[in-house]
Amino acid sequence: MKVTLNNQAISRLLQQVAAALEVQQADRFRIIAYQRAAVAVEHATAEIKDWWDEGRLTDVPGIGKALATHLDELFRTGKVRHFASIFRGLPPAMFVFLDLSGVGAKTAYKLCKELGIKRATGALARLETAAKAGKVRQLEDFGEQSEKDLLQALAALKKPAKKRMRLVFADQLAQKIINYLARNPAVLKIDPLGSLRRQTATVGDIDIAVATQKPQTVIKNFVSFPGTKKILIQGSKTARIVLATGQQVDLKTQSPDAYGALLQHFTGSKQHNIHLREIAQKKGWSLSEYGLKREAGTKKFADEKSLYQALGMPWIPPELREDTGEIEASLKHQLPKLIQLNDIKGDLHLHSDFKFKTSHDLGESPMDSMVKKAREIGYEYLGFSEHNPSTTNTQKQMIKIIRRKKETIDKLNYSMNKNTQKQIKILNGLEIDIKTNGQLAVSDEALKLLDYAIASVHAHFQMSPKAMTARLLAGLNHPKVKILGHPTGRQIGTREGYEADWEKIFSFCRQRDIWLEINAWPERLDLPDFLVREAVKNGVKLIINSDSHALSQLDLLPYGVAVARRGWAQPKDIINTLPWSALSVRLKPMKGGESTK
DNA sequence: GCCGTTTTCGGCCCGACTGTTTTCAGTCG
Repeated sequence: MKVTLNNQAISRLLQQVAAALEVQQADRFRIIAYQRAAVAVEHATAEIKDWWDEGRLTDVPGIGKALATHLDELFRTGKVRHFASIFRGLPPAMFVFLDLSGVGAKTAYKLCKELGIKRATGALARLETAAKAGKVRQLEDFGEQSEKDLLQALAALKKPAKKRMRLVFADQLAQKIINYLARNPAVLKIDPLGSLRRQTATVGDIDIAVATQKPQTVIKNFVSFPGTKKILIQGSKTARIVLATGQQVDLKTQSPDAYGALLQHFTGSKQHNIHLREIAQKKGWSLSEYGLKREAGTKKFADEKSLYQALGMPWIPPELREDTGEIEASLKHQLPKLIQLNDIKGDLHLHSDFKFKTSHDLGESPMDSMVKKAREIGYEYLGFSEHNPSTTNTQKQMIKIIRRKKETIDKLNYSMNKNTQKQIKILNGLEIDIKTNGQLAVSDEALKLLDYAIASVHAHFQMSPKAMTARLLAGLNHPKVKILGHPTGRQIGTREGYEADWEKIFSFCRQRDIWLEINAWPERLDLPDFLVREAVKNGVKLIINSDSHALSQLDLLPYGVAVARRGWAQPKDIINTLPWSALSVRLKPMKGGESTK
């Protein structure tokens, strides 16, 4: 059987080996090694097969000499003899059962053995029949409750997996709950936790931490949050509710003197925490959500900073806590000084309601209102980059439209700046489709009227990576094009980004001083964080834009900043941290492909 | 099986919860 060897498939295979070893009561740490490798592969930012192509499998943390040899065999022949010998004698059905919540390797094996289920095909249906007939409760170590749990897990598996929330949605929901709780005087400190605090593009559940001396007061307040549909847990220190809209919200309380350890622990990530605990252990301590434990007792921490300091390193920003080198960097005092929202000096991707027959959606708000808002934010410049006119317009009509827009913006530059000290530069941009053949949807003559252009892909995403790379590079090959808009085209939850040879694109952009956009639009957040990090490593400049189609959307920029931070970006990597005086130089078309750096 | 600012050998993360138990194994985050 031909199986695609993507990371998910490889991770699953390694998990299965770990489960098989567990049943065989192999060395505990050998099992953990396979589990860790499985997680590492699952979380890898590129396809492991590509790493293998480049002969650097052992660069993946958790993959050593032995596993590299096995994976090499897997990629060459499609199977691994060593794994096959580990699987020998075990019922294939047990690996199906691992997907059931509450069922691990031992339980899965026991169920297969006792119920006589061997084949993977139809295994779940057979298990369900047995459980419904009351046969599971009769098995040793099982009871009525575990049979019931099993049936529930079987039912849950049939339902589609719970969807993760987009970051913006989760953030705004959490803010509502935080504002509600913060009114309670018993709440001394309050913070979001987990992937929300780490600002990942999607968030599962919302977790909130509270420092308080009166946990009961806070918990009582929490479970009566308006919109609560069900209280799942109401304990002495924690609580869990489900909202009418379906989201699950956890609350964790801690006394102020130990709040730092709680915050750190539940912010994760899991891999980051494991790594920290290993470091604590080498120093003779044991790290947990309560603090650092020694024989003498537990040392508490009121804040995270002092906890990280006790472990011998400066505080690490939550966005970096994925165990992808941030702990090593912190130990060496080499953490990047991450970009912050107030470093941003302007926004070059705005869609106004300027009337014309456009190729895609128009904005909703008038230009002058957006300029006013930009000035309130404190921007030094902003650029209107509506979609290019529809190609059903004649070339003549197109040029007329763009000339009319240029004149409008010229007037606006005058009227908005005439009676004020605080000047704001308004730019005439355009977001232009890159057609499948790599051509821009606007003529050269029209391009001359612009201050700059954003080139983007808005249709025909299904292309081979090679063809897509050629398309993008051709689209960027014009002196007026300064930005590649939402570079991967992904739409979170609905559309994977297209694949392309990013190294080639990085190198082109670096040479030609073209900037990759970090689009802050909630469904996009594109470039994704892991590609931001690659771009930064490659010396490519980025620009964080809101892609606003309405006035209020200028406020979405912080989510783009979050993506940049997750990608280890510093102010120097982000072009719109430059003041207007410097940016204006960079916007001038380059001659002969030379770099201005 | 992995890994190295005390190690190429000898270590390897922590605690909560649950069910079926009379002290713990398995699972999970």
